[in-house]
Amino acid sequence: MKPLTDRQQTVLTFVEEFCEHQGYPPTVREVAAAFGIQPRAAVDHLAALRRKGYLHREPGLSRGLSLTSKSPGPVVEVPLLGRIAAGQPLLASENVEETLPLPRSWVRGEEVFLLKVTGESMAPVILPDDLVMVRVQSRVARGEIAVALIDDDATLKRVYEEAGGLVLKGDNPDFTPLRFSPDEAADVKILGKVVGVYRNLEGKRRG
Amino acid sequence: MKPLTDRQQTVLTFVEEFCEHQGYPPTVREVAAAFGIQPRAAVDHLAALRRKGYLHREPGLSRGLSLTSKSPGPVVEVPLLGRIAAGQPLLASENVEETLPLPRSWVRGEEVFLLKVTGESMAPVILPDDLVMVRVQSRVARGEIAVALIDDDATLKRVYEEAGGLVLKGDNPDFTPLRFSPDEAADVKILGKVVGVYRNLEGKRRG
DNA sequence: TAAACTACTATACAAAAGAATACGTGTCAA
DNA sequence: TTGACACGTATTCTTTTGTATAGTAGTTTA
Repeated sequence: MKPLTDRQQTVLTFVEEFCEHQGYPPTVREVAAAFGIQPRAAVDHLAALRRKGYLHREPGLSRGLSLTSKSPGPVVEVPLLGRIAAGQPLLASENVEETLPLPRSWVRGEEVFLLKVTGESMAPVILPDDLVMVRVQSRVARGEIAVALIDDDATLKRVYEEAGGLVLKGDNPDFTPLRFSPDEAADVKILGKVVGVYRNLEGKRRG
Repeated sequence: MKPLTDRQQTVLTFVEEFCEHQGYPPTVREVAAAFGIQPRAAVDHLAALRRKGYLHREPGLSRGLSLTSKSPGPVVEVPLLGRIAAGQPLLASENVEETLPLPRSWVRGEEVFLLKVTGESMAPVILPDDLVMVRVQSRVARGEIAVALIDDDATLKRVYEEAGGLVLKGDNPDFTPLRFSPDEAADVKILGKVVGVYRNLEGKRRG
C-alpha cells in the first residue's frame, strides 16, 4: 500500500481510534475539529487516504467512511456459558453470560463455547477461574479432557471408556476417579472436548 | 438483558449486519427503508433497543448508533513476537510475526505482546507451545512471572529481587535457579510481566 | 378495565453534514 | 518556470438526517 505522509498517518490513526471508541466513524467536520482545521482540509486528507487505499468513502453519506486496511482480524464470537443445564439447548441465549471475540485460529470447530472452571479436580493443568474452550461433540478419544454432564452437574474430567464401563478421572490425585458401570454410563453425557485453556495471571498468589 | 420482541430482534440483526458489511452504522432512514416503514417507526424500534440495552444512541448525531451487547465486541490487536532481541524497539514490526485480535477484557495494560513458550522451565503452569501474554513493565513484584532478557535470550522465570542480588527461578524443580550478584543483575532486563496464558489442547498426548 | 407497551402512517422542521466555490502557500520534479 | 501535489482558510449551498407533532390499532399487563 502506498506510503502515507506523517499528517495523513495521524489522521488515519485518529479515524481508527474514533471508530474503536465510538463504534461509528467520524464525520468530516469531526476530523476537522480534532485537528483544528477546516472541513475542506479534512476532506483533502480523507481523499488522500482513500486514494491510497486506506479507507473507503461512500459519497454523500454522512459518516459513510469505512476502514479497509487495518481490518479487525478474523474473529469469532464465542459464547461464555454461565451455567449448564440438562435442558437441551446448550447454547440457548439464557445460558450465555457474555460472548468473547476470539481469533478464528483459536476456534477449532463449528460449535464451541467457553466455560469458567470452578473445581480443582483438573489441577495443575486446569485451575479454578480458568476459561476453557469446549468443542461440542458427544465422544472424545481415550484420555482426553471433556466436559461431562452428570445429573445437571457439569464437570471437567479425562474420559476413559472401557469394557468395564466409563471412568472419569481428574488430573489432581486428591480426587478419586468416578467409575460408572455400562448401565450407569447412560446418565453421563459428554458435552464436548476441551480444546483450549486461558488463564489470567493478574493478581493471583499461585499460578 | 431484557428480552426482545421478534420485530425488535430482526431490527437488531439488521443493524448488526449493516455494521459488519458497511463498516458504519445505518441511519434511521436506512433502517426504515430496509423494512419498508416510516422513519418514525424505525425510531421507535431503535428507542426500544436502546431502552433494553442492546445499543447506544448519540442524540442528534447522524449514524450516532453503536452496538453495545453483541456486535464484534471490543477487540485489541495484540502482536505475537517471533523473537526478542536486545535492540531497543521491542514491538518493532520486524519482530511481529502476526497480530491476534483478543477481547479487550483480556488485555490488561497499554503495551502488551504475546510470546510462544519454548522451554519447560515453568512447567507445569506454563508449557512449551503455550502462548503467554506479557505486559511491558520493567519491574515486577516478588515471585511474579516475568520475561527476562539475558544476553539476547528471553526466558520466562519468577523474579526475586533480594539484597544479595537477583534470582530467576522456574517452577520446574528440574531447573536450577539463576542467581545474579547486584553487579551481574545489570545484564538482566525485565521486559514485562506475564499476565495470561493460553494453551491449545488439541492434538496433545498429555496436558 | 385502565394503563402501558408495541407497531405503525403522515407531515414537517431544524440541525448536521457533505460538497462546492474561491483563494493562498510551499515543495518538488520535468 | 510551470504545473502537479499536499496542505490550508473562509464561506456558502444543498442534501441528509434526527426529531417532533398528531394520530391509529392491536396486545399485554397491573
